[in-house]
Parts: sequence; C-alpha cells; structure tokens
Amino acid sequence: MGITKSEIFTVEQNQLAAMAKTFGHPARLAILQHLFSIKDCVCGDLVEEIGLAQATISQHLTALKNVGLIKGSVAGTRVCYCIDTEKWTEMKHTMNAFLNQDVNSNDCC
Amino acid sequence: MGITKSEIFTVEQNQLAAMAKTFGHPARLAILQHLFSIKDCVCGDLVEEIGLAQATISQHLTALKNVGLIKGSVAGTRVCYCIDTEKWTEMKHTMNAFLNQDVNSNDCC
DNA sequence: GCTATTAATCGTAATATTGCAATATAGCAA
DNA sequence: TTGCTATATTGCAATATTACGATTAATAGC
Repeated sequence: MGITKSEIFTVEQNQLAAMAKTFGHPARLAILQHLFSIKDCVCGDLVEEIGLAQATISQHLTALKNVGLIKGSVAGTRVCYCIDTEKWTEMKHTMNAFLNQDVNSNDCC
Repeated sequence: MGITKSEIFTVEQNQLAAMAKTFGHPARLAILQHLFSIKDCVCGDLVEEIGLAQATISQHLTALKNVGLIKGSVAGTRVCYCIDTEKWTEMKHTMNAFLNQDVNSNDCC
C-alpha cells in the first residue's frame, strides 16, 4: 500500500523514524553537510553545489524544514538556510540513545 | 521520478543514506528495539510482537538484512535473528561522525 | 509417506517519493 | 512600471515503498 501503519507504533518510534527518513536521501545529507562545511547560512548556491534541478532542491529543503532541522530567513530575493542547532542537538540525543543500546550481550546467531 | 540520482553523490553519502533509510520506518525500529530488549535472538515471535502481517515482517527483516544490521540463522522450521554487533558498531561510528559535526559556529538565520 | 508449522516469495493494490518543466510569487533595480 | 533574479509551487511521470493474501519451500514430528 505504501502507507505506514503509524498507529500501531509509539510516538517515539514514529518520530525517530521520521527523522531518520529525512537523512535517508543523499541529497539531503549533502545539503546538511554543505551547511556545516561553510559554517554559515546558505543563500542560493545549493543548486549548483548539489547538481539537481532547482525545484528538486527546494523540495528537499522543505523536507528538512518540516522536521525542523534547518531554518530559513528571507534576504531580499534570496532565502538563507542554516542548521537549527537546538533541534539538531535534540535530534542527536534521541538518535544516540537509540544507537547506544547495549549490543554486547546479543550476538547469538 | 521516484528514482534517486545516486551517481551524483559520494559513496559515503549513498551508504549513510541507505542506512538511515532503513531506520526510517517505525516497524524496523521496533524490530531492532525488540532484538536489543530481549538480549538474545528472536525466533519467530516478531509477528505478534509488532502487529503486522507475516509477509510484511519478513520484508522488513530482509531490508535489515540487506544493510547488514541483522543476521539470521535457521533453527528447525524457525529462523532466528539477532543484531550483527560488528556492523552495528561500524554504522554507529559513521552515524556519529555525521551527527557530531560542529554545530556551534552556525546559527545565523 | 502425510500433516502441521514456520518463514520466504510472489502477485497485487494503494500510497509515497523523486525529479523536473512550467508556472507563480516576491523582491530588487532601473 | 518593466524587467530581472531567486525561490516556491504545481502538475505530472517514473519509480519505490508498504502492506497483505496466497503460495511455496523447508523442516519437524508422526
């Protein structure tokens, strides 16, 4: 069906999945990495940087905005994006809690 | 198109995206969490545990196997699954390298 | 042999995602 | 106002994902 049965899972599971899903596309990873690497906000040069059509980049930016990882501010005809540090830190903690589950006592196959 | 232009991204970006995508569904998170919580291998009780059809669970298990996060071993008519600790640790390092990018100097919007 | 049990696979339907061209929108400059 | 630039949105096509019933394959137990 292509539709996820969200109702049978916990809010936490659905939220973490939504966040992970956002990372689940190389273009969005590239956008985030570019935002980190320039240590500033990105205003418009993402299309040349990533190599996808303008409409496609805009869509990926919307996806990142929707989960709250980036913020945008209008600067004339341009729109500048940067990491939302607060959200990023929050997400990092949630993700780490999941990643750091005890793995030692569990290798029986 | 529904098709990702993998060729314009780095191998690292595509790999990390593939891993994140695997986490991008609550059922797969639930499976992994169950595997961690019982601290043993799971043999067959995932269908009742998660609440999806057997065919659907099998598909999700295949997805987890494909990225290498879990291993399976046949035990009679049953198949037992557990976390592949080596792969999990490896993935964790990659994911952390991404998550721990310096975020401080970057809040300009 | 036969039957029950378990899990993988097949087939299919519904929905989601990705990507881009075309268009709309909004601000700036002359 | 007109023209230019930058971004968002719309519409659409191609592909991917999710989910499940039905079937298949493999083993266990008799």
